[in-house]
Amino acid sequence: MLKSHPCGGLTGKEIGNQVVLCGWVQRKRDHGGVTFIDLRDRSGIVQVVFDPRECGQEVATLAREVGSEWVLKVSGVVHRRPPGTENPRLATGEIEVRAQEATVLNPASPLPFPVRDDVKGVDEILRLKYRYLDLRRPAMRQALELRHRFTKAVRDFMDQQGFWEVETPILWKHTPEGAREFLVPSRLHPGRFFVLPQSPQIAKQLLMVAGVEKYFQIARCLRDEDPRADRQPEFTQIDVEMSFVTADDIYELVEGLLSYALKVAAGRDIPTPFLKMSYQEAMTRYGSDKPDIRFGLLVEDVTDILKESSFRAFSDTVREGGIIRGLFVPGLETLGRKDLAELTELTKRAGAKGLATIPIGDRQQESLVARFLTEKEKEALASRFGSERPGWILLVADQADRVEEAVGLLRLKLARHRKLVPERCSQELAFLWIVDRPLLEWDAREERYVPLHHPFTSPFPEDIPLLEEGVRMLETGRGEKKGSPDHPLRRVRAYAYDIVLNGYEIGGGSIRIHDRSLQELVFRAIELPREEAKRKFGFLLEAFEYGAPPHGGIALGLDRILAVLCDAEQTDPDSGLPYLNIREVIAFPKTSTMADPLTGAPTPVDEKVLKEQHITLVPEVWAKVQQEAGGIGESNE
RNA sequence: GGGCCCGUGGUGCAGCCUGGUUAGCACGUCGGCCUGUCAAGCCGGAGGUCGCGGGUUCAAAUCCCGUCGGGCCCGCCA
Repeated sequence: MLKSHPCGGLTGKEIGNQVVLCGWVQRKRDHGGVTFIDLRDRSGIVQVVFDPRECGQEVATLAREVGSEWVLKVSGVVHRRPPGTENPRLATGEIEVRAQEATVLNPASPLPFPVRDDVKGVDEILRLKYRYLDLRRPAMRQALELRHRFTKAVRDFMDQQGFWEVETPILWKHTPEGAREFLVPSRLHPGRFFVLPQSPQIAKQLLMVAGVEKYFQIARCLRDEDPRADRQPEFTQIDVEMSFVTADDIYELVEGLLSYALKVAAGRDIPTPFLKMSYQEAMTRYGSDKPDIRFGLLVEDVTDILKESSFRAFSDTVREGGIIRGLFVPGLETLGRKDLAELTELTKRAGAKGLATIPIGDRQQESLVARFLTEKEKEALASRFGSERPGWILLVADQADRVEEAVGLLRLKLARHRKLVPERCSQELAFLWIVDRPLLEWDAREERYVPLHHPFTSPFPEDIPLLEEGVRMLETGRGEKKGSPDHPLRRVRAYAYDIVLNGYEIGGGSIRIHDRSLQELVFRAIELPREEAKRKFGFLLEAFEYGAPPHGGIALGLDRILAVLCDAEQTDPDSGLPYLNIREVIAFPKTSTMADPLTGAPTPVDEKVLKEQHITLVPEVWAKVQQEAGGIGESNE
């Protein structure tokens, strides 16, 4: 090694010791005589003092000539800083290194943007183009380090629990259901394609049939869907599958895993077991299938109170099968006219017709709705929300799904507006299991029931009779109409679970079907003909015929967990809604248009390469590629 | 596929609504001064076809249309 110590690791213990440091120039303070250089490596920063009386004129001159991010090798002696010059903001602020010699290992060009955490708002595309500079910032370096420590802890824990990490193929088979997949043309099999796996789901189930019993993998998943702030075309899952288990075993394992990894990697103590909440309760009380339970602001249903209201928007909605739900915000002064307008805007975003704002206490005249309500109705509302103090009741009346979404969004925005959650999202970690989701949902466009999770998810054992009844109705055309909200198939619960952290879905899984007749029943429920099932999943179904053990598992979204831990939450300035930017915890992420500004990918390829892969571009695309070719060539030099 | 928002020296922002001197500020950068700073300080300089194209106008960073790039969202993500 060219260096003897890490910059950030020097302490008072090294005082008097000769050290050799290598690192980057964070900052230089040139006083004409003495020059200070903050030297940074991945461990941190230490102040190096170049005093011509100690290091000689030549070295002092060299120190004055360096610029930001130059790479230096410095040898010197560790000294306690003179009294009064300590820097409490620096971990190494008690000491400094008095340089004796210095070498420039490499100079650096002026920077395209400052490599500093305290400069906010640098254009993200610029940061991505120079990702190697951006990653030098302490915050980014810490994210990389945390990611390493976390995955290391995951591997240690899973190993202790008897799990084997097994790698699964990256070149996989296309399956038409689920996420759109990235295609990989097969050169040796013209006209055929591999796909990149959207997850190792089927492979891990095959490993269960193979008798591995306890499998895990820190697995890359690839999905060719439109990205979002918390979705990348490639992302990482902690993928787990176990044989001979119930859901309780999975809960216990995951709670143990997360509490261990958080303790070891981040020094965080989190209480276990995690809270469990039914999907039903999440939707009705929180307006979300991934509730943030760090704050209250619970949703109340007031349909019964207002169904006869003289305010037509209420009574008409209820008559048409809609519902009325809302929230209570204490304090009339907390929401001004502008706030109320913004909240109304937000409800419209959910497709709801509007937001009724009812003041409790005075200021009755300011509310259009309040004038239509009787004293009795207002009293009933106030008592429903348990509001003894003045405040605002915010109500949405519409069809159930829109109301749920709208009040869910209101809850999130209000929590930020009223500062009910800490500024930094890592400060409080609220884990939650969501259970008892429906197995199937009605797809109005396809006119059939589709799995909410995937077709191998087991129904809740008690609900199997319901599933049988539903399939009977479906196939005989008798009983409840297909698609009706009361259809038995909609009431079948899945033996599945989702895990939520601070309002973000960080994972999900299920107990799988290992019984062939049950599997066929589910295929009938989703109207997947036997032939088609065979074509799509034939190899898995065949595997299940050779002694498949009961099994189940889960996949945890590593990027999202780390994004919460790294405070990569931002607030959308337009809507006031929070979102997670997982790009902050990925070393080389893609933009939200699925491009990589650093390498320029995706790029066109030579015609020769296309030909080898038996690919011909459609004429319009070919023309466009030709036209752009010059520009792309230039920008990549 | 659709909606909303953003684009001004290397970086971050102001100016735009209400068109009108040399487009302003901070950081960085370059030169000079300075021996204890740590966002060092002081003095001086360079650096902008206001993303691009078109239109309206005597006059466009500013208004209008288009386009490109970016961000967030809806659809999509079993």
